Amino acid sequence: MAETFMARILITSAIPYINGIKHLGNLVGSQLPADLFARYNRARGHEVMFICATDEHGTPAELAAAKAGKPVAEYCAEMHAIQSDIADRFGLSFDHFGRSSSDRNKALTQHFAGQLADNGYIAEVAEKQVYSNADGRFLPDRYIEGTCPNCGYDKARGDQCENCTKQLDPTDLINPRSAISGSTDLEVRETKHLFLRQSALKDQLDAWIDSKTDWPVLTTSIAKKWLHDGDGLQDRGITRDLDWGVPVKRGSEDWPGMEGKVFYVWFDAPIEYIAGTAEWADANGKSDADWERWWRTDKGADDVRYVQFMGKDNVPFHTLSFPATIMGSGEPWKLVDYIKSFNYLNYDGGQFSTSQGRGVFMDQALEILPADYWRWWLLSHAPETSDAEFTWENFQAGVNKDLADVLGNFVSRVTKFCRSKFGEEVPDGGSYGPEEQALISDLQSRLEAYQAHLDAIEVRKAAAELRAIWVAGNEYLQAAAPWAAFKTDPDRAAAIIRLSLNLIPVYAVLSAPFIPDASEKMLRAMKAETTAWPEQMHSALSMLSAGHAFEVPDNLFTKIEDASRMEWQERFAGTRA
RNA sequence: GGCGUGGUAGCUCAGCUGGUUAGAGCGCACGACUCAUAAUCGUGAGGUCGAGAGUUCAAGUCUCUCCCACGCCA
Repeated sequence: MAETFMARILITSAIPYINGIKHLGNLVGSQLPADLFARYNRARGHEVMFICATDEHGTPAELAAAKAGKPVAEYCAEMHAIQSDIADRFGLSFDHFGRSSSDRNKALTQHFAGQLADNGYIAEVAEKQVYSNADGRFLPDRYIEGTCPNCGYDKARGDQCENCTKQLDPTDLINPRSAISGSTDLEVRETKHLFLRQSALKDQLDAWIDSKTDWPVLTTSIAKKWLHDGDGLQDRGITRDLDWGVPVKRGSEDWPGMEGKVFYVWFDAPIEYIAGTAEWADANGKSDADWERWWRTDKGADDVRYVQFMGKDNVPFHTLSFPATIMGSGEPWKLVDYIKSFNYLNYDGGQFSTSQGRGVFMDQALEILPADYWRWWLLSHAPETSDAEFTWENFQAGVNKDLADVLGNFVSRVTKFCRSKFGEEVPDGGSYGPEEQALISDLQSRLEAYQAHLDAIEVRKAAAELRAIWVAGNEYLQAAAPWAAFKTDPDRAAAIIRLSLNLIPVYAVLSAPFIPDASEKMLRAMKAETTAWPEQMHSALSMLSAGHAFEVPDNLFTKIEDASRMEWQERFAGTRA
């Protein structure tokens, strides 16, 4: 064993909204790279806590439930089960996939609000808002329509007229009506809301962001912009007049004047990272101390490295709002150490669109190909530095070349050659010479580069290095040419094949964070006893000794035919069925 | 309109604090090999690094202006 330093790593992925199945752009922007990082760190022997959840509160969930003709709680429970199942089939190895509607999150959200209020970071603001008697609810700006007083456009929204772009106040509208029911039975009522005084924490946040010199520019530039743009960081409302959400309470106490209100979804959603860890403890018969050691720096979390994954649209909440909640609480909660943010993945020249059903959604992806194919392509093309582009041609080429030709075919040619010349066991005879030493040394340096990229969460670079590691096997085999050696010097061929067979379990372990299912098949075929990470190539490549039995596996990957590609291209171009 | 991020070979992308003939993979051409999923390996042809100006002994890499794409905000 080399170094045995064991770190503790807390990983969270931005939590997907509950209404509906996410598309591949959502997947590659948070959950998938988070899973890569979690799997890699577990493989290196670190202690990992990987948490995700569904984000269930807010108006869209209510509307989606209404559309489905179900009570919102029932709708959310069903959708959570569906999303959980799909995540599982994609190999997303969450330690827990929680729900922001959990009791744990309710209690924690109320707790944070109480702490913030005690510390003076909550302001109560009275505002006038439009109330719809027919709908029995307040109408947020965009749920009111009417005639624009400026240009006469009759479908102006409460916040802005789309026709003349003039900003409006809902009370400016002529003949206002509810966008939900169309009712004109509206009245202006005074209502009170809570605001998180982010502006009071601005300097603290600014200094904190400044201290994060190793963060991606995408992350810090967005944070800086919100901190300094215009009048600087603004206070934000954290409550809404809705039914579905965390009831507003000050800790466990009622909050006078806030009866019937709930916390706004952006306030309670990130708290679910903590609550989700508590849910993990509950689900696994653990104690509070077991989850608190990940989150409370006074209870063991001071040596935890906390890494968040998210798309760029989520950066403001994670660099400012959620940290403001943590800082303002005055309690020793763990702040994020590193934020890995992603740009968007575009689909065939346009955007993935949930509303238009454009692109490939997670369930559809698994209908047509195994998870590994998607995982590999998406991760090796992750939109790290700029928006990236999914095209079916690129996808087909990447999968066929990298997975089928380079990796899959390597396993195939080595195992089949061995079976035909030596039988299905690792052959004896010969010894490793200069060519073998050169390969081992090359792989050792590539291994170190691969690890460095994964440690730095450089996803695409890690994928490229992994691919180079696969290619090294083919290069070696081509140069060593055991099929030629076998005719004149069978012992030499045996040595070459012995090393080549040993490459397979090493490839399996190194590739597992990207393509866990194929890795599993490789290990099973080779009947490998250990799945330990190959810290040293020299020893890792002699794990399978002469006489070790194996089986020739079925082809690991099937190539994508042109006909299939064109069929899918057609199928996913338009509207989701 | 303001802000942000990009604009590097046909395609997808690397290029840190400026320094020899600008890199990788795919695709393409040619060659080698024949164990393997018509797979693999090698060689090569492709770029005035969005445009223009400036700083410098030296700029893809810094400054300014402009153009384009995408995104956010208003």
